[in-house]
Amino acid sequence: MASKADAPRWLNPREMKAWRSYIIASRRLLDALDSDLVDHDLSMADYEVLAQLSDAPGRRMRMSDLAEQAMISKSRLSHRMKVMEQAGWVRREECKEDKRGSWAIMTDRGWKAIVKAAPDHVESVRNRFLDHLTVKDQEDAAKIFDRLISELRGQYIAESAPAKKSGRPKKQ
Amino acid sequence: MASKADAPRWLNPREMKAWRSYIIASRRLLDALDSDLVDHDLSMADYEVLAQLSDAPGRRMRMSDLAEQAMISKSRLSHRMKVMEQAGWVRREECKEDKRGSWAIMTDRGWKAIVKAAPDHVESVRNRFLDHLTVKDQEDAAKIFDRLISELRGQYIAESAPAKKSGRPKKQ
DNA sequence: GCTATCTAATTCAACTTTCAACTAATTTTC
DNA sequence: GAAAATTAGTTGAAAGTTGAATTAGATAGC
Repeated sequence: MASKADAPRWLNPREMKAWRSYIIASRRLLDALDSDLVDHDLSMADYEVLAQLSDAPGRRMRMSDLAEQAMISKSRLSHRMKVMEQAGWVRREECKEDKRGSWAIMTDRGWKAIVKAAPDHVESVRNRFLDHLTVKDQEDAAKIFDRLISELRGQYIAESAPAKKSGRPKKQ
Repeated sequence: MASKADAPRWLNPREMKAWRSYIIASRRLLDALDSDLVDHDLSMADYEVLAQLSDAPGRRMRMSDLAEQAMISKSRLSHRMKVMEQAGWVRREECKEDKRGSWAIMTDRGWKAIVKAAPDHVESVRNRFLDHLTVKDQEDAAKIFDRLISELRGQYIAESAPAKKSGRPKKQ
């Protein structure tokens, strides 16, 4: 690993191209997907929360687990839950096993909302992403990104994130 | 294209895997990169703004161009510029050719800030992304994401985005 | 040349997210 | 078994972002 003292290894043209293409495509893709969800009064993050809940047994999850699965901070989840509660999509219930905790529970209305949004969202994922990848591209992409995930695992936790959890040396 | 009336084409396991791996890796990757920049008092978005400026002739750009290149809305750029101006990294100057416009100009201090941050950021892009891709992966990724970019081009514009710019039919 | 339309940029208000502080319950340690 | 440390979740204030409205200058049409 290059430390502060070493000459920085700048990106060669191939590396630069890969990185820029990825970052530009991702930005546009995520913007587009968000924009496709506006009709359903959802952001990608809210969709993710509801999708996770709808998949869980009893359509209920503990707040912390839900935050982790949806890849948002607990604080953010609390705030979003308040909004979604007002929309009537979810409700909260105290947890008997652990009195500190609480359950996030999807209501029937929430279920209806996600069932209504899902086909459009899936279609949008196809239109804007999957349809432009061959079968082999899809398999390659899964492999590459799984590798990234396992490398990134634990390095960063969304939770009110301390500046740095990486192994890289801290400066200053 | 499947319309509302058709049965939704759900994702098969391969498609689902590709999509989920991509979305999870991307979320974590972007979080990690942001977190790596905290030491430099920068977010990815701010870094992008400064990087674009530092590349421009005379280290100056028109606000609209800068917003477009940095892939953020003009409104957001205005707000960030105010902050970065206070940090002494940029300044604004009225545009003589077009009196509606203004120049965003990188100051020496801004230049120093980006020069200081860049090696760490590049290192971070390597550690968390490029190093986990083979040369072929990098070439494949560039191809795939370029394809996505050209498909997404124009479909969505960051600028105070209307709910939908896609060709897909509007519902309700 | 004058009106209508368009564009550049900023501002305002509403909303969202973050960060740190907090409460309360649980686990650990000795 | 009591103090200390950890964990679950929420809150409030500050900071960030959005989208619509606004201001002012540029262009186009006639």
